[in-house]
Amino acid sequence: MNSSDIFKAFKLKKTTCRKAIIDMMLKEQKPLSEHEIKNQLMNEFDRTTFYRSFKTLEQYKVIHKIVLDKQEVKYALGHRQGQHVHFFCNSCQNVQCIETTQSYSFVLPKGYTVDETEILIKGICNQCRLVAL
Amino acid sequence: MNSSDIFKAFKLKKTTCRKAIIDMMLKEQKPLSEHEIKNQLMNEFDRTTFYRSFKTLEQYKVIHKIVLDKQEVKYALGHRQGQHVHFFCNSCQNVQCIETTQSYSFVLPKGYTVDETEILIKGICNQCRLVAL
DNA sequence: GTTGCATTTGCAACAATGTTGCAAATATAA
DNA sequence: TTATATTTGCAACATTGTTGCAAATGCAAC
Repeated sequence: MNSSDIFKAFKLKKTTCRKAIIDMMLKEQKPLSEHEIKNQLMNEFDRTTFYRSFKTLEQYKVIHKIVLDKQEVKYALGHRQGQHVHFFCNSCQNVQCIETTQSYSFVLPKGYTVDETEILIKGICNQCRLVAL
Repeated sequence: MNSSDIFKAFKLKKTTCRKAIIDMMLKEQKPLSEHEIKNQLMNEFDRTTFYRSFKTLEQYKVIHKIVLDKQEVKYALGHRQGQHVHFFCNSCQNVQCIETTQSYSFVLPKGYTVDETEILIKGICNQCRLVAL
């Protein structure tokens, strides 16, 4: 999977700035914040260009948002589907999309209906736990 | 429950700006975003003062954050405890803290441990559902 | 009530962040 | 290679948030 495939799949022009964003996300293999990406690309591109490219990728759902605590928002490639579980490691601060076939249901007041569920779990990932031992 | 009780309980000075924030939250009886509160109080107080007062209330956990999608963050009085479920109504855009005795557990990869869970459910609240009928 | 003191407030100046219009550059399809 | 719609970079601007500091305020002790 490279950026060209993505641009074809979404029928988007492969511009240098968009490509730089996608490439960085493909390379890092973990959700990144807009800032993390922006700071890397600030030398290469104009602020305006970055904002516009990033917004486009979000609009077309090439990337999806993961909302964490403390104003921190990360982005991952692909689009969210159905019930989505994200894991935030309090130690390494990394975020993961947890794939699960499990479907969770919640107790709600009478008459409430559910469209979408977002679950954020904070804890310690296996790698950090092993390091701590 | 009035603002004076809150200031006593948290051993915070009852300043005019802090009081205005608390009073607004008590009156509205639903989580509000920092913007919603700020805009209301902009005429009355300096921007700086508002930011500082708001930050203090958050620091002392007089209010707690509810992170929604699209950069939208709301705040509710009181502090979050244990597993917390928030409900966002896609129709009226209001947020509620759902009180539940239920404890939910999630399937995670091997070795992962959980500290805290944040659950955001988006759907239609009972009131909006009834209106739609 | 008055006083004293730590805290908070408002202001000015500034820094950072994001937005808009527009001309030049670029991507893609013909 | 050309034509055309889209994207880019720039300048100017708007908004948002931060800092230092003097004046005002809250509150506790008297």
